[in-house]
Order: sequence, then C-alpha cells, then structure tokens
Amino acid sequence: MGVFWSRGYHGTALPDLLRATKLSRGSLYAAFGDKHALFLRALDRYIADALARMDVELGPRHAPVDGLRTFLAGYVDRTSGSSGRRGCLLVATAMELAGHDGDVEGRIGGFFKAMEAKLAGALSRAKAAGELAAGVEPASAARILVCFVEGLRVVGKTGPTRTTSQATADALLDRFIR
Amino acid sequence: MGVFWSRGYHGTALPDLLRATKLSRGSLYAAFGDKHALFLRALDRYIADALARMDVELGPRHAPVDGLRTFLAGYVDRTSGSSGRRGCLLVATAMELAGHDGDVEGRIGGFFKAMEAKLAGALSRAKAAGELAAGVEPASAARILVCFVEGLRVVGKTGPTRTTSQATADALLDRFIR
DNA sequence: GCAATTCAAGACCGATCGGTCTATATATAC
DNA sequence: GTATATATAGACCGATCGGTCTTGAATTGC
Repeated sequence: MGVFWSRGYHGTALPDLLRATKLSRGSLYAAFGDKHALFLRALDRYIADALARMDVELGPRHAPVDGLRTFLAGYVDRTSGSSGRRGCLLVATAMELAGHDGDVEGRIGGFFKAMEAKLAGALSRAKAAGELAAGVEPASAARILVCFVEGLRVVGKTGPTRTTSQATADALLDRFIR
Repeated sequence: MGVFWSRGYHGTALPDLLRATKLSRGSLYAAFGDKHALFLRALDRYIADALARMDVELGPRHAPVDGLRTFLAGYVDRTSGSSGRRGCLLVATAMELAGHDGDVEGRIGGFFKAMEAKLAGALSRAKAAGELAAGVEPASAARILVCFVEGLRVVGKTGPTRTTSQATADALLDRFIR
C-alpha cells in the first residue's frame, strides 16, 4: 500500500487509505480489521517484495559481483531524484514505530538479518571465486552494505542526482572487489 | 528537546511537550509560537550540536585518521543497544517530514551537505598525509561515510550490540586507510 | 418480479488533536 | 497593604482522529 510510504503510519489518515484502496470505510474494516493490521499487511508485502527481489539479484543464477552491482544499482535507482523523495516504507517505519511496536520491531529486525544473510552469501561466493579484494570479510562487508543502502534511503529523501548516488555506490563496491 | 526523538513529529502530542518542558500550555505558546516552530527549534539545535561535535572530532587539532575513528566510534556508541533504540531526530524527521515540509527539507539537506564537506576535509588531509589507501577519493569516500553512518542509525533501531557495530565501522574504515 | 444479500456512502461516536482563553494564584512594586 | 504584572492550571474550541453503525442502492438467485 503505497500511501503509507511517504506519509508514515501516524501521518496516514483513514480518508487517505479509503482513497487509495477505493474501498468504503465498512469494507476496509471488514477486510483488514483495523488500521494497524492493514499496516502490518502492507509492511509484510513490502518486505516480501524486497527479499524476493534480492533473491533474484543475488541468487546463484548470476555471477556474485554482477549481482551485487545490480543490487546496488536498484537501490541507486530507488533513492535518487523523485523516487528517492518518495522514501522507503521500511526505513520510515523503523524510525517511527520500532521500539514502540513489537510487531513492527520484529519484522524490521528480521528483514535486516535476512538482507545481511543474502549479501553475505553473495560475498562468500565472490570470495570463493577470488573476486574479492584482500582482507575483505563477507560477514562484515555484508553489514557495511546493509548500513550503506539504508543510509542511501535516508539521504535519498533530499533527492540527490542519480549520477552522484551511482558514483558513490560504485566507489564503495570498488573497495570490496579485486 | 528529547521528546521528539523517538516519537517523531506527528507522534509527539502537546501533553508530551508540556511534561517535557515543564511549561504550561499558555507559556509554551507564548515562548515558541506553535508546535511546528518549536519542532524547528529542536531540529536546529540537534543539527548545530551534531555539526559542532564533528568540528571537534574532525578538526585540525586531531590527526585526520584518528578523527575519523572517534567520529565513527561516536556513531557506534549512539546507535547500539538502548541508545540505538532511542533513534535519531534527524533521520526520523527526514523520513517523516522531508518532502512534505520545505522548512525541514532544507535543514536536512543542508546538514548532509555540511557533514559530507567536513568528512571530505578530513579525508583530504588524510590523503595529503599519505594515509589513505590507493584509489580512495576523499569526495566519494565522504559520501559513502555519510550513507554509512545514517544507515547505522536505521539499523540501530533494532538495538544491535556495540561490538558488532564497532567491528562493522572498523571494517569500513580499514577499506579506506593504508 | 421479488426476496435476500452485498456493499458503498456517510452519519455518527468518543477520544484526542493543536491552539486559545479565562480564572486563579503568585510575585513584584511601591 | 494594595495595585500591578506574571505565569499557572485547566476549561474550552473546532477539527480530526480511528472505528462503528445505519441507510439505501445495486446485485444476485430464482
């Protein structure tokens, strides 16, 4: 549900949801229960989409370094210009609700762990293929990348140009690969 | 004003502010005008504090690499455990309000630019001293670090341990220095 | 053609929002 | 001691919040 994206949980009012879902008030409550449950559904879908995309990009069907490159390119695309201004449901939710809402906190933490694991897997395969620079550990490099891409989403809120974001991502990846 | 930190702008209600400021409703409005103006004051102070701290850490009184190390150590400290869960007023505000609130967006963008400039300065000094690894450009490395530390704030919301965060920051810095 | 069902539109509810205003208490001036 | 200024506590305002319920129109099965 895209309406939660840029406005956040508290910032999204029922009329916004009704307009976005084209449902009546009664139907929405019959279908989802309440606002919080609807939000969790949206968050779950957002997370599932993101993880599925990573499975494709970082999966065994692609060379690991190529996968990392397209993974980063996707983040660059989503965090520059107007796409970047739109924001990220997951990061906005993490900052707004994690720590007050156990349902949310578990999902956010799980997502970061899953993302880190997928990145570590791709990096391990890259290392095994001898494509990593000397001294690069897959586990810590994966954590660095998680922080980096989530940070991209934050600074993306100010709408940087795609070229600078892409150059930044390239510069980081260059520090990891041989 | 610490009450905006973890609850955000929309999530902070007037009674919260009254309790935090120990002011009466009338006095608060006489002193600050309205909630939005008070919030901007809090945000300005938060930004000024952060920039001042960076001036100390990354200033010419310290060796540039040492400065970068203490800068990162400060972020590790503020983003792990319960301090991490507390969150960051700036990142939360960026995700919640930038894009809908021009006053906020300008301040956020300015902060990121200023932070990047200070980091680039320290990195340039490090490069001049021959302490940077081959192929590291101060400008892009500065942008990488901005994204990394803001990403740390995001994943810090799930309360990671200090040791892993510190190891991650060390691993990143190791990719930059000789 | 008619009864039964479904669903959208929106009235309605108590609670709470940000913001204003009044009444009261306290401190100060002299 | 009295008049004045200050600041507090909290009543009060319209608007809006999330959530429920009624009404009426459209659809379905037969």
